[in-house]
Amino acid sequence: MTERAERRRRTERRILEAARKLFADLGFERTTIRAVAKAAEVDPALVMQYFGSKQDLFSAAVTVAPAPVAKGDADDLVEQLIGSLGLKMGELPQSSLAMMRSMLTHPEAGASARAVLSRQIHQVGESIPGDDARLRAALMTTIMLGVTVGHQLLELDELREASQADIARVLRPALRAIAHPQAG
Amino acid sequence: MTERAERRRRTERRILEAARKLFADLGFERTTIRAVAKAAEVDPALVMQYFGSKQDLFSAAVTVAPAPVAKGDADDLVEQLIGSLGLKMGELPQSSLAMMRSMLTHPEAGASARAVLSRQIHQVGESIPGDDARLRAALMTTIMLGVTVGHQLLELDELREASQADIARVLRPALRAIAHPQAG
DNA sequence: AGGTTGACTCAACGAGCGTAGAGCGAAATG
DNA sequence: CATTTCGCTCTACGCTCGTTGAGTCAACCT
Repeated sequence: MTERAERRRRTERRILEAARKLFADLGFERTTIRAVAKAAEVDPALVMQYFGSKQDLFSAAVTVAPAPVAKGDADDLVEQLIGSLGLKMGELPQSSLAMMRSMLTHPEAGASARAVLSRQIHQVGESIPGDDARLRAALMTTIMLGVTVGHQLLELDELREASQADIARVLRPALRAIAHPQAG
Repeated sequence: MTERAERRRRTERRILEAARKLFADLGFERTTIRAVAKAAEVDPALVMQYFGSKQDLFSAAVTVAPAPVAKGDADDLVEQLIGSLGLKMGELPQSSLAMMRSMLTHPEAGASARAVLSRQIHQVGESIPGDDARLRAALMTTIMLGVTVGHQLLELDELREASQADIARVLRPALRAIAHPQAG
């Protein structure tokens, strides 16, 4: 690779990282192209030149966490969901936080969030028994959403204080109660 | 009351209702004073004159749902939480939705949401046994948050399709599993 | 009836935003 | 070495926003 191409890639990556951090921290509206450019030590016009528009930059910076659900029984599924809380690595990728941060106020981020959640609901629904598996899957997914929002975005002290193991221990029976349709 | 004062109150109320709807639908950033004024059939300057600033209008339009937790045992608490989903009346008040819509992207709304949630966590924590009541209360509260966000703000089809009774039926055992510390 | 209050509008300012086009200077190419 | 390419910056346009101060007219007071 030529020096120019390499330099360009580095600059592009720097812009993307700055964009991800700002989008994740502030959301789409409060993040300005100028602030991204400043954080990446670059001229605002360059950001436009590389990514086309602010919206395109957002789309490039934000990636959806595929949240693959491997096959297994209902209890395996619960463990996967708990593991996907991202508490293990200390943090979810900035790109996912960026999408979540804006999902309530930016239309495209909202649509993206709905798509990701719907897919996860569908996958979870196929892994649990019962004729209302779809509703159960939706509730399990939104439960994970709520815990993630409270922990990562609202940064509630009561959750931040707790260890991953403690959260998993308390959450596990709740998710299992939903995953297993009660007898009767 | 004089005709002037009555007229003023009506106008002020019209502005507040328009503001609540727009804040609830679009969030703080995407809601403009001009749009609020137009919806209230009023000049934008009047909105400023009555409420001081956009931020003050937001503060006036958004009220926090006190979510009072009456005394009772853990199972009563679970029923209260489920009831507070606001699915019964068909919808939560616009003022609460407005705060939730902006809580991830607007600093003041975020602080407000944290305050409300912390208070609810504290109240819930006092109604359930166990030495980790605080964590359990936090998770019960964030679970309700997640379901509300998914249902009311993201408007997930999988939840919209379900009846309040179905959601309550599936959610109840999960909340009870957290409310009752498992033996051992 | 005349003067005062106050609800409300009009017009405009200043700031910050996303965005566009011309230009520069170093790397690539022959 | 001459020329082209291209990563990058500079400057500025046009727009929308929150916000302001002067002005208007009907309701109120005496």
